[in-house]
Amino acid sequence: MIDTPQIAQNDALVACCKALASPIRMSIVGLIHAANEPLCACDIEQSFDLSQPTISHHLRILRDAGIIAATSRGTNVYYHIERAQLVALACCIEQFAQPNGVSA
Amino acid sequence: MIDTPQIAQNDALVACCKALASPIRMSIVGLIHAANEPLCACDIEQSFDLSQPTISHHLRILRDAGIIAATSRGTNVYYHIERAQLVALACCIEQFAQPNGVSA
DNA sequence: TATCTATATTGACATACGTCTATATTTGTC
DNA sequence: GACAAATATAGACGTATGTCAATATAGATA
Repeated sequence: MIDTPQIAQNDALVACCKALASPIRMSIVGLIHAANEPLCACDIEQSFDLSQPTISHHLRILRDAGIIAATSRGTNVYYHIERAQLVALACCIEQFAQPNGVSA
Repeated sequence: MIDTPQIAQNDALVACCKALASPIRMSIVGLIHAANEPLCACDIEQSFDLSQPTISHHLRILRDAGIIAATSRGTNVYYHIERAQLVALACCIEQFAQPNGVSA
């Protein structure tokens, strides 16, 4: 039994893919990754030509999928990548690329 | 420069996630993986309570994303997983889980 | 050629998703 | 407590997506 930490369920796996299935959201993850430190919502907003509520909406979807997480500090909210979740996702996907029945 | 084989572009990355962002399509990939051999469309259809055109539609989306590929044999079309593409996808996702600037 | 089987395409329709404006909420400052 | 700044929520609206029934296409067989 190979256990794939957080996302053993198909549903959660699909939810993660759904969250990343948008150019905006993929870019947001890329931005946070590139920054190498938590980014606050306002920083992220400035990188896109979209309204504040729209970015907030995308952040929530990424958050709900467990791909990013938020920390408040004053009125700012800083977002960072949930590494374990992305590792788990990558792991699940890679398993589909391996012959079935191979344990590692 | 870390090169991530097929899907260096954000667009292709998003396209792959989009293709997997459906319970049906994720299950189709799971089915083919579990079978450990190419499955023909009719086999796949029988696993779902959906019409033949609907399954055909989902197969096309997976195919367009490069996640599966088809081989015809008589009137049957056999689908197999494109392993390289899934490995590349997993690799891209995992990079977001790594601190930026680390090459391996 | 006629016909059957397997798969793909088309067109229609309902639901989901992305976006906006307007508004609410939370926190800090005076 | 009043106000300002940062973020989130609500509601509306257009577009994209998933589904089906109907039809087309391709290959096998008689």
